[in-house]
Amino acid sequence: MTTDDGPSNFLRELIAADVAAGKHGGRVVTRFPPEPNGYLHIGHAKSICLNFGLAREFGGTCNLRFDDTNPAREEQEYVDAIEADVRWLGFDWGERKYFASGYFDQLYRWAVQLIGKGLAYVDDQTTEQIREGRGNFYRKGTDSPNRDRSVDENLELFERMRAGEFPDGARVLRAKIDMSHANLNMRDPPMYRIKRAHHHRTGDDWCIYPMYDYAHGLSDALEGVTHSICTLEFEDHRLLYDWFIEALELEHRPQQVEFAKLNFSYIVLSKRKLLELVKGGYVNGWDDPRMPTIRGLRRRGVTPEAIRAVAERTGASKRDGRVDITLLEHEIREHLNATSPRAMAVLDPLKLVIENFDEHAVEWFEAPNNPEDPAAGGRKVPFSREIYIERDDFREVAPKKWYRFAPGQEVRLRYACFVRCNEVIKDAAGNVVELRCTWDPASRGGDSPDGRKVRGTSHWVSARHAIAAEVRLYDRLFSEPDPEGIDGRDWKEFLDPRSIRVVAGAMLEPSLADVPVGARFQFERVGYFCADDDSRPGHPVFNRTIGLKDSWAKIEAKGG
RNA sequence: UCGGGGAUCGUCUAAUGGUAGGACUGCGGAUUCUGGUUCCGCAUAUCAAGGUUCGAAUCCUUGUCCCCGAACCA
Repeated sequence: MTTDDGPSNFLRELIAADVAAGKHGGRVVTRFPPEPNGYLHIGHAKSICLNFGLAREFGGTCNLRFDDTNPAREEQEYVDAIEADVRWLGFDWGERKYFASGYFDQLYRWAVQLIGKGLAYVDDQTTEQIREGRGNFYRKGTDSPNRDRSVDENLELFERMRAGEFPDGARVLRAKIDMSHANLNMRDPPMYRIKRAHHHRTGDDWCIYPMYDYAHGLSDALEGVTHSICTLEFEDHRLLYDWFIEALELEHRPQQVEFAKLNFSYIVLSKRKLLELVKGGYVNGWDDPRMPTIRGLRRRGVTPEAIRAVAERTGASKRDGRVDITLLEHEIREHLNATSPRAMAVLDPLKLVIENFDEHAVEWFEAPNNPEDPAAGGRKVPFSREIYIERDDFREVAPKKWYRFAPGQEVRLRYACFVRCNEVIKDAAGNVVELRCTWDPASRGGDSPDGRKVRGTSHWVSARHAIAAEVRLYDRLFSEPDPEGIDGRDWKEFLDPRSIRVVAGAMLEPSLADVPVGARFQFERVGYFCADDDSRPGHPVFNRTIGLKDSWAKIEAKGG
């Protein structure tokens, strides 16, 4: 089955079947449940697209719920950043912003209820003793000596835990399930721990906090979530997820469904490694344009449309894999090609003097803003006797199939005219410093009335009108597709120093002088660029989002 | 030695007993005032071995390989 929303996948089919069967009254409610302890990255984007996308597709709703049950690592700053990132991606949770911490009272009452049913108990053992008692994959666990405490004693102890009568870590509330269960999550998992830490929302109201396994499913139930979509590593937890809901005899039963998280070649996504990149100074912060964070991608110039397209194209399944980064790159180009205004910018300027062009004259040539989009209009670009062209567009000795500048070869200056290179000027060291050319005034506008063809077209900037700019050329952060998977080598060894190259003296056409931060352009024949936060009036800084495909580079690389 | 998942082109993903399809990548070619875009074409896959069936990626059996799990993290 294929729809406008993309190809079929097991989540879509499962939800469609539930809706068709009238489960939950045919309603669909999902949620995106980040822990506010870090910045969102492209892996989260996948989950966001899935949860919000599926809800929208089935006429349901998606909640934004912060899973803030561990005050030691969560902060308001992250809540704000996450909200901004989800919005930027194009999703809206309406009034449905929730916090697990908003359910602390209810969760506490339910815990008391479970104690009353003999399904939870307070354990005085140390962390080490509990770990020891849990056993391991091959050895069954053993019951805690506190396992058979009376309901009354448990009630009293739990109340005193809440009241702050015991030091941190002294006791935990445990679900009473089965210490010999093959699934370790079922061996009397902790529900509450004592932890005196200031919570970003509840302040110092609590000194006990619920664990993920206890809080998550019940929060889902409270919100009427129908499909609780999470990643594969929680498959083992589903049994526990269901157990709490069952034990409390809750009427609404959300269903946990797991999918394989999104990962890419040439990228690392683990929170720990991302943090290491930032803390270790390997990148310039969480919003470094080489980071796979939403903020990094945004600063790089990537569009939310491209990210959503990747999420859609990669579907959903239970096989863990690694998507080829070229798919992301393709979607970025795809969207930017359709939407970016064009401009001319010379990254590595080589002066070109048109000897038969009046020294004081200026011609203004009309250039379309986007050949892909006539509605984008056009602009005038100034042309004068001295211009800059890309140094790499000139070869003193033309290789085979070389259409660009070379002695005696005629080339088109885009939207301007034909010029022919007559002479190459070098400095004492033999470096080419200037090209002397003549133009054909009849080719004004870019075509010759006699119909003669030129194969090469180059971009250019009038020297007198050029704006100097800094351009940051970003590339893949790693030199290896799987930096984490190379035998016996640290992933940081594959950080690619060429992932950023700063060009100080780029020359831009004057229309680019004062462009708002975040504005995206295609620099013709070069790539897609985005005005960086560091731009100053009259002195823009541009980030390269992604280069244009370069088939000449391929020909040349093949030894042509 | 345990439990839970998963194996389809190089990569991601469809096909739910009836022609193994799509996308990205790669390689050709056409068009082009971006060696871009667009268009056309080519190449490449069912983990293995048995079995059931007129017919198997799909069902059965036996293997093999990969991922996750032993926080008072989420």
